[in-house]
Amino acid sequence: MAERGAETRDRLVDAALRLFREDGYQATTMRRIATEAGVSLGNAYYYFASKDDLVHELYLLVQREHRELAGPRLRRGATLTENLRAVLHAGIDVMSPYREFGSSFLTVALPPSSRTSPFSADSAAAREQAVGLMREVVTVSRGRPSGVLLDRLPTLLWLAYLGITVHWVTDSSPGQARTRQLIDGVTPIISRLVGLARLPVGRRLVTDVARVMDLVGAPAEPVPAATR
Amino acid sequence: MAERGAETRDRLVDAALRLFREDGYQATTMRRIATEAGVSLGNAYYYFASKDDLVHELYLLVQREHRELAGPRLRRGATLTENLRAVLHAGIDVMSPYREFGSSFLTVALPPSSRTSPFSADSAAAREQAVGLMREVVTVSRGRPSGVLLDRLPTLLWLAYLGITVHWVTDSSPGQARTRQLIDGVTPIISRLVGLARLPVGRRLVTDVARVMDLVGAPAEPVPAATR
DNA sequence: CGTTCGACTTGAACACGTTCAAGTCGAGGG
DNA sequence: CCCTCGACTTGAACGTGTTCAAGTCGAACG
Repeated sequence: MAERGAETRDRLVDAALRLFREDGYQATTMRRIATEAGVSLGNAYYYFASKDDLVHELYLLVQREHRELAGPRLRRGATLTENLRAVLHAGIDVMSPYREFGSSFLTVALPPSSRTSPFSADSAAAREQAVGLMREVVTVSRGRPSGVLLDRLPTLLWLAYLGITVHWVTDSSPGQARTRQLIDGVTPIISRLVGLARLPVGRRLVTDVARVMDLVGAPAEPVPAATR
Repeated sequence: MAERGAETRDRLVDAALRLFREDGYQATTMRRIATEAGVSLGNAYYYFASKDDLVHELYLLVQREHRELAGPRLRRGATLTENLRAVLHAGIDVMSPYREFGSSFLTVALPPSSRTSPFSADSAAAREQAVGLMREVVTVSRGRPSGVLLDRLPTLLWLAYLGITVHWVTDSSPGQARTRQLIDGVTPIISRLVGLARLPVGRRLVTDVARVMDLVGAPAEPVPAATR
C-alpha cells in the first residue's frame, strides 16, 4: 500500500523538527536525522527532496500552532489593536523554540526557490491560512472597516507580520524583547491608520493601496531555476 | 608589505562577482573562483573567510553603483514621489544583473549571521550610506517635512526599499515588471502619507512612529552563534 | 508455487564549502 | 652570507547535502 511508508515519513519529520529545535539548522545533518529516525540516509531523500523540504514541514507546524494558540486569544468586540497584538505575540511565542534556528529560518523561508517560500505556490495553502487568521482578527474586532479595506486589510496585516518576523530573526536583544516592543508600538499605529480610512483623506489612500495591490497581483509563482 | 596580496584579493573579487553575475550563486563554486583568479582554493580562504564574505563584497559594489546611478537622477525641487521613484528604479537597475542570483541574494543578505546582513555591525557603514541616499532624496525634494519626520523619514524610506527588494527577489514576472509597477504605485502613496504629517491627525502618527523607532532602537548587533 | 511489479530501502559515490599543517618567498638583521 | 620572521600560498583532507544503481520485500497474478 501507499501507506507503508507513512510511519517512516512521520519518524523523519519528528526527528528533523526535534533536532532543528535542539541544535539549530546548520548543526542538524541529514545523516543525523536519518539515523535518529532509524532509516538510512538515502531513504530520507525518498521522502524529502531536500533538507529545505523538511523546513517546509516546520513551516507548516509553526503555522498550525500559531492558529491554535492565537485563536483562543482573540476577543470578539475588542479593539483591533488588542486582537492584532495578541495574534502577533502568539506568532513570536510559537516561533521562539526555533530562535537559534531563526537566522537560517528566513534564509530558507523567504527566497522563492522551491517550496519553502511563503510566496511560492507550494505554500499557497499555508499562506491562505495565515491571511485567514488575519481576516479573523479583522472581522472579530470592534469597528470593522468598510468594504474595500475589509478585503485588503488581512493581506496587509499578514505583510506586517512578515516584517515583524524579519525583525525577530535579526533581533539579538535578550528574549527578543525589542520585537515585543515593536509589536506593542506598531499595533496602535496600524489601528490609527485603519481608523483614518473613515476620513476623506484616508479613503483616497485606501483606494490607491487597493489599486497597487491589484496591479502587483497575487504573489508570484515560484521562480524557474535559481536553486538553493 | 601588507600590499603584496592586494592584487590577489582584487582578482578574487573580480572573478567572484563576474561568476555570480554569469552563473548565479549556487553554480559559482569556490574552486572556480579560485581557478579563474589564478590562485589555489586554500588561498581564496586566506582573503575571504567564507563564500558569503564574497557576497558582502557584491553588496558593497551594488550599493556603490546605486549611489552613482541614483545621484544624477535626483532633481532638486522635484516632488518626493518623483525623486523616490527614480532612486528605487535605480536600485532595481543596479541589481538586475544579479537577478538569477537574486533568490540566494536575500538568503545571504537578510539573516543577521555574520557580515552580510544589512542589519549587522559589519554592514553598518553600508547601511548608513543607503540611509544617506534616502536622506538626500528627502532634503532635495520639494516640500521638505518638518523636524521629527525629517530625521526618521530616510530610515523609513530605506525600509521601504528593503521591502521592495524582497518583492523583487520573489518577483517572477518578465523583467520583474511587477516590481516596477509596485514602485510606481507605492511612491505616490508614501508621498501622500508624508503630506499627511502636516495635518493634526498625521502629526500624532508621526510622533508615535518616532517613539517606536526609538524604542526598537538601532538595528541589532550581529547574532552570537547561529551560523550559515 | 513461481513470477512480476512497484513501493520502499540501502550504502557508496560525487561535488561542494571549509580547515589546516606544511610550504614558499622576499625583506631585514646579524 | 646566513638566519629569522611573517606575509602569502598550497593541496590534501573533513564533513556536508544530494544522487543513484542496486537491492529487499510483500502483494497480486497466472
